[in-house]
Amino acid sequence: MNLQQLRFVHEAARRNLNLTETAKALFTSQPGVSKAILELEEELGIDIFERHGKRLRRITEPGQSVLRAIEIILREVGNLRRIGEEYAKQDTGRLSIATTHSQARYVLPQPVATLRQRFPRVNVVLHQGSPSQVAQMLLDEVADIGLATETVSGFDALVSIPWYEWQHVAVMPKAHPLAGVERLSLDDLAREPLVSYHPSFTGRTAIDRAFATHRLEPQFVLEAIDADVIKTYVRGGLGVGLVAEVAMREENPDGDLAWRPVGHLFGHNVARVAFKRGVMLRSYVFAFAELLGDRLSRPLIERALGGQASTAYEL
Amino acid sequence: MNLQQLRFVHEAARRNLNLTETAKALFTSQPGVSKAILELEEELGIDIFERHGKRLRRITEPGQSVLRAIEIILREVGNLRRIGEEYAKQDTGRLSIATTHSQARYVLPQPVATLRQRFPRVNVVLHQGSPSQVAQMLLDEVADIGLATETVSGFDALVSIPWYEWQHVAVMPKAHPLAGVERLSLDDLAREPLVSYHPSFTGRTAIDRAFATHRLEPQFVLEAIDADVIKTYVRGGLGVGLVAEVAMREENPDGDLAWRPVGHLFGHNVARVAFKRGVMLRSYVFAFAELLGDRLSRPLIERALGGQASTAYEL
DNA sequence: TATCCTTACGGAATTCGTAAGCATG
DNA sequence: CATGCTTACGAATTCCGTAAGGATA
Repeated sequence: MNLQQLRFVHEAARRNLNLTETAKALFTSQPGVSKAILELEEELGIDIFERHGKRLRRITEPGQSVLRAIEIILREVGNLRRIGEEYAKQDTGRLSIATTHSQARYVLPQPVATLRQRFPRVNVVLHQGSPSQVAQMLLDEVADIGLATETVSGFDALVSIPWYEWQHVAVMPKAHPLAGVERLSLDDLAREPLVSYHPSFTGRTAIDRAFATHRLEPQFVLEAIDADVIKTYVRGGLGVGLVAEVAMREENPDGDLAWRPVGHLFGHNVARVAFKRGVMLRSYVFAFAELLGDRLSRPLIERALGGQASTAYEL
Repeated sequence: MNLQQLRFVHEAARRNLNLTETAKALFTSQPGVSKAILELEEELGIDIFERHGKRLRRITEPGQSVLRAIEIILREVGNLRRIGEEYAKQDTGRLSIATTHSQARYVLPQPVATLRQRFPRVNVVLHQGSPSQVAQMLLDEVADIGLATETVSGFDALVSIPWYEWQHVAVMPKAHPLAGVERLSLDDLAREPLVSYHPSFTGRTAIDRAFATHRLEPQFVLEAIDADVIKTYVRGGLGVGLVAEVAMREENPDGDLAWRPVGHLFGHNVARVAFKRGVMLRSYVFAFAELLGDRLSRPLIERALGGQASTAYEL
């Protein structure tokens, strides 16, 4: 048994059992991958993959267990590398953040700038995506830290910690009739053409739920994945926008857009910070989390991550 | 990086940083071990061991972290092997039990016999030792299951589950004056020469504590690690024996020994079944646990072992 | 001086790539 | 017939053992 065999099996499982792709992804030859996997199966005495003729069809039952163990092993191999870097190249490295547009565009600039000042030798990589892509990037260990409002809870392998609470705001041109209404109602909004996030995104679920509960069928004339795009179309008169409040905070009050909070209609959302269980975090990841909010202290995160049941069950 | 390097580091840490011994234990050459470790350190960019001239003096701080990761990796490599055997050689294998004399001699014969009937191809290995040796055998993954009254709780890496409650009994020749006393007192016993377990053993702690609390200083004329030895000396008139009640259950009532329960003096003890966290258990280990007591069902054990904190921390 | 780690070096074993074979959809 | 896994084989690399060197207690 060797680590290479484990990497091959792991990658093959992630790549729909296609060994050709697996070989490419790991920069090696396809026959090498095939042989290595066969040898591991031989050594363990079981089939990890069920074969149909010369194709891999699916993962066997023992294969499932094998994959779980391999996942842990490779995670810890990654941790060994991280340990090396943490001590050998203190305050040098890469902070990989998976996040949605709202955070990347409106919330992160400040803390990222501060982090860069404190850790000039740490490069920051922003990965933007939908909440479920954020979760996937954490699971794949592509990102160290994930920031999003949905989906980051709901995976056993992930731990998520509440970060801040936010509500939606309705945005419209200052000349719009609704711009003068202090407290908007669901009916007000349902009558307007709406511009908001794509359903896979930040809090859109909450919006749909609210309308559905009141049996209203609003017309979404445009769905986008980011608030800048939405605001642009609102300016163009396409309709009333529904965006996260952070997207308006920096907006010039003398500008051309008016906005009203609508948390009373769609409820309040909780943005969360997420990590993958078992993956070692470099010290600057903790530092960055603290920059996101005082509450996100290192001990809190370690407690959340290190969850283990009590040692002894009592009678 | 390869698994061999990790094995060497792991073993070296367990063998007082002596690479010569490490090499012997792993059936390889000493220079090979040395080189492999140096190469791993080189690759990770850190020193795992602090060297003084040409000797390893101690484990560095990053080395501590490295060892934790290695421990997990090697544990899972062991699990991979176990998975292979579980599926390839169903109901064939080895059940390794670490236990104290009392259990091995008086409690286990029945369940072990039943297990052998149900799993004729599973060989049973009994490792006898003190409670702390039992714990160590679990930690070293020499034993799959540990049975003892003390010390098996108190290690983070171990999970222990209550098995049965027991009390001590005082044993004496039938002709002994105390044989007629229905309810013995601490004073009664403190006046007699006593024969009992060695301090490292089964429940002896409770005995010492009880006497100490009442400021009594009993005379232990003989300390042994097993009840058979103790009973033999009691027969020989050396003194009154204090043993676990299981040791007397099978004693012929028409024999030469009388005994009285003394739980009211020394309290009640709890024998526990213990496992090492993260180590996969073959199906027959669960079967054996159920033979030890109905309460020790597979789901209960899995719940105890699989302890993970909740995924999300709430505000 | 005995123990014990590191360096040096050569043979053995393993790994890994290319080329060819063959099954599936 | 295009895709994709397995087998075959040879070159390159890695592994691992013995022998020698040097430091500590």
